[in-house]
Amino acid sequence: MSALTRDANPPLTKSVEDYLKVIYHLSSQGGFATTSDIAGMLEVAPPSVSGMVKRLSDTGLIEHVPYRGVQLTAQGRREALRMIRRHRILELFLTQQLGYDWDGVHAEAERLEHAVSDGLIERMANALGQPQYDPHGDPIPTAAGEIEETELMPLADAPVGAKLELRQVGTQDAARLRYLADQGLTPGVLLVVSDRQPFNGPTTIALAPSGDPRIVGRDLAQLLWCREVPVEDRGRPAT
Amino acid sequence: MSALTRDANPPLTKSVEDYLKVIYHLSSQGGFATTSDIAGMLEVAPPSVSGMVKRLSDTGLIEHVPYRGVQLTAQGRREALRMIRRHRILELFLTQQLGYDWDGVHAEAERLEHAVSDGLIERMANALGQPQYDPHGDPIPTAAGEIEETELMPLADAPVGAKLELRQVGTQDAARLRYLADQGLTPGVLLVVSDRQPFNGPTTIALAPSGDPRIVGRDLAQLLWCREVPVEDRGRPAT
DNA sequence: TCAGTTTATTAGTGTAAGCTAACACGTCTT
DNA sequence: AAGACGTGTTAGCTTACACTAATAAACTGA
Repeated sequence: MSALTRDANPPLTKSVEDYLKVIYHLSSQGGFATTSDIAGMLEVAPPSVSGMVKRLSDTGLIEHVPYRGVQLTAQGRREALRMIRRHRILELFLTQQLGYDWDGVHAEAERLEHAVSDGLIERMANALGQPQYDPHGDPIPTAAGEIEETELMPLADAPVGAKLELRQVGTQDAARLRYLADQGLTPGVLLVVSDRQPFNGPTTIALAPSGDPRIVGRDLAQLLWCREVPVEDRGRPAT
Repeated sequence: MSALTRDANPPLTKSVEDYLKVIYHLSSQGGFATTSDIAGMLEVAPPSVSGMVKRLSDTGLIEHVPYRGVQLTAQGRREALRMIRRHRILELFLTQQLGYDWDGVHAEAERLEHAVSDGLIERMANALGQPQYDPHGDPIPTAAGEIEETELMPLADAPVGAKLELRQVGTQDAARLRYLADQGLTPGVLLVVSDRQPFNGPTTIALAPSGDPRIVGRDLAQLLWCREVPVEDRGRPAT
């Protein structure tokens, strides 16, 4: 050992932060994040993931079951949520204070989230009034590491006639986001599923209360996460 | 060679950006930046500098005369000024839009300057009204890479009776900056040198037109860069 | 001018993180 | 139950950038 005592809590590197974030996303609906899924999301080769997995489980951020996958430990989850908070606050700040479009913020936030201090994030959060959702409708974890768990369903799964509020848009793809914004499909809008044709085909929806109908392909409808409109909200203008 | 053609213009790394910045500062008043000065400013060991100097001159960003020092090439100077623009715009944005004190912005800007895109910097610059000076009074290079060269003298060198405008504060030390702000010694204030005692001793100045006298030690006075007040500005309120 | 000091460079090592090629494990199918 | 295939892991290499120890060049003072 070259140094007498190896640094007990070295600061997380940019790479580590990225790995924790994608492992969080991949393992959020249950189970394990697999090596190849991680590799796919980070656009690195699978052996690179194996190497990092070794380091992350050595430092206690993840739990690794060989040939099965990884899960975050409590500490890993804390760090992941911290990064997600940073990312989402940054996205909101860039759109609200600096005129970014919701399809352009992702890349910028992706780089900034590794460089900002916690203090700066909290200043931004204050300037934005301690917001709960980012521009895509995703919930922003609190500084304490709590995140809202909502029961949402993809528009693709909603029955004809359902009245829904669009809550989250599950993509960061700029072209798709631009298209959705054009169609008025942004978090908060009220929707009525008016038709679905032929079998498992495109979904026709109407913007409620009085908007024009839209036709959305099945793949897109899979990305539009909605909740049923609570009775007391029906027909009220957005506050 | 593993790749057929090695990437002709790889993006600058954070380290490279830092080296270019300090070489710019060290060589701005004439000559060469020496290995040990660079090492001192970056807080790395001299051999690390030798290694980096090799790489930087291989890629044409600096000119190296062994055992003498280095200078920026035109391209290196462009990159250095780009980083300085980023840094100073960030400092101004953080102080003006997010309530940072002028003694706290430096560290934050230091990390952010490597992560922001040029587009974000220009948005910030617009939000700030295309400013010319950062919170410490240092000129902000233009996006095209021009920087204002001003003739300033340290307060320490000013004769008794001189009427001066404080233009720049040549330190990033938080404690000193806090002290100066307390004393009302920020860029733009008008000063009159009222005394200097005994020989080469502390400088007594008065805040013009009617302020209280301040006593400033010689070391501090060395950091307060002033210009003589042009006649047409005398006594006019700051615009 | 020459020895001694200061400063710069070279040599060799370490760590983080990527890669390709080769090998191992699990699962799925017949 | 046995291959065959896909996915995961190991081995070994590369680049960027730091470090220490050893060496070389340049300066300086008697």
